[in-house]
Amino acid sequence: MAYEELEKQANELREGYKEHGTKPYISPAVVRRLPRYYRYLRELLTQGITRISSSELSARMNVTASQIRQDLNCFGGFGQQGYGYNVHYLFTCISEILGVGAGFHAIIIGAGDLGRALVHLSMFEKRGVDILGMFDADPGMAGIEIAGVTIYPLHELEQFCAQNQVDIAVLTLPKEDVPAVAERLVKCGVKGLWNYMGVELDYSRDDIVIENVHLGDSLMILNYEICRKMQEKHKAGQEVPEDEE
Amino acid sequence: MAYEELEKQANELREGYKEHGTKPYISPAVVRRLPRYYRYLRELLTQGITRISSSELSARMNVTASQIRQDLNCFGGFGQQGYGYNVHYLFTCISEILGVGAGFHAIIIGAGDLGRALVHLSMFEKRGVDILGMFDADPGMAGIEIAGVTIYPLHELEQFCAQNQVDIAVLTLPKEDVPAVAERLVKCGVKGLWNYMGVELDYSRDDIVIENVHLGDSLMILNYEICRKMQEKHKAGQEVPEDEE
DNA sequence: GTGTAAAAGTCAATTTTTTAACAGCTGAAA
DNA sequence: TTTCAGCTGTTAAAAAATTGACTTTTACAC
Repeated sequence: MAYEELEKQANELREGYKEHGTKPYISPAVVRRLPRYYRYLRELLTQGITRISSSELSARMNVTASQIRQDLNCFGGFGQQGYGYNVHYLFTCISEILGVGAGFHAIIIGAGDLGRALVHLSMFEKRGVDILGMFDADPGMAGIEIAGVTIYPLHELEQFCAQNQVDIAVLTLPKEDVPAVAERLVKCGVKGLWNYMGVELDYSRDDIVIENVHLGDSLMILNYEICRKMQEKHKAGQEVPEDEE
Repeated sequence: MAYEELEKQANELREGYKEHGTKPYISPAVVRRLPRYYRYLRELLTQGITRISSSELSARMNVTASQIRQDLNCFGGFGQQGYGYNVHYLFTCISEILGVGAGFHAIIIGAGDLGRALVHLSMFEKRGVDILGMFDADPGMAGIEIAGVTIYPLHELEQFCAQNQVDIAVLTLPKEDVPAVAERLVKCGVKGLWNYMGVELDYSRDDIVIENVHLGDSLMILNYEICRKMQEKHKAGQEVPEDEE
């Protein structure tokens, strides 16, 4: 059927990208949206939906169909005119773009509540990231297992990294210790830091990728939006209905 | 001195806004950046820096000075030509815009690791949000105190909200329970939901403000960036230095 | 006082992002 | 087999965001 042909074609295209190393440029705006597509497609799959049009997806995701078509077209023909998008195929492609299949290994630094919470959320496994262990400065915690993940003492970090391929480190340790540990991690050859501690780690470094999670920022935006809505309502309530001039 | 005059003037301006309800429109791009300004200004304050120019701030924040001036100018003259910005004053203004002084009250639904982690992070108090309590479906947890916050059984939610002004609810309870609880919260008159559970709550509702925190999305973007950097390096390594034609 | 360097404010140009329109496929029904 | 409705890919237009250049104001040194 035509769909299989499409798949083959697209695979060739992707192979081509790899060969020439000319992965198409993806604008930041699109990159930021990709995880959301990923989530929705996964949801569609669990619902057993195998095919979807941009307009239906747009209704579900509350964005314009035009944007979806534009976004997905960055990579080249995932869809098929007159048919729509094959959910499974699209999901696979986006997964690959996002590196779900890369099989990265992660460690969590800091076995406090936050670290523990992150282990429990099925976040990592869902995204193909394997957690190798947790580390904590408190040696008393060493040996404890949380959700199947063992806690190691922090001083064993270098040794551990030498024996295991560690790609990502999740930073949930006290703020003041972050910079020093980050430095150690870079030396160990860790490729990315996922930083929860609000410390603004130096961008612009060439040897490490940093993703800062600023939960507080999110709270402030919620705050702001609530204020705004309250004002709107207040204003609307005050407003005199001006039917006549 | 001229600065005091500026402050007075700006205060009048803000009063004016309030009176006429014509708070200036702030573009989404700027709103997203405001919490970051907030953080940097707070940091400057703790360092005892009382005055800063757009160019110096731009160097610290790694953005263009032009953007800073443009952003801050949305609200009208926070700075002073030839002088720069008064850190304390600017911080106060941005705090107010973000609703730090609004004195919102919050509750946390779900006393699992995540809920506990959030209580411990000094996030709320730093932003002027007061946590009144935590709720958990497990009645066995009722009465326990975490960081000075008491856990209540979930069935007391309505009663509690009737007796206390609750503005914000933080959702850290199991995914499947989120929609039902959200509905109850809206009925209780809660104004904003801070949702951690990846469930995509219906936007576009008029009766509630929703801020979704998608930690998984952040992880995927980290993943993606690592992949990209690896590819770049790989490519750079392969590249033949073409000095001669 | 006065001149000057420094800085915000402002406007215009540029770039990026989003939206709209439409041409051309495709699958399915008649 | 042919037609047609539905859908993507594509292009162009519009809107939004960012950057750069210029104007005006101010503090400060002399």
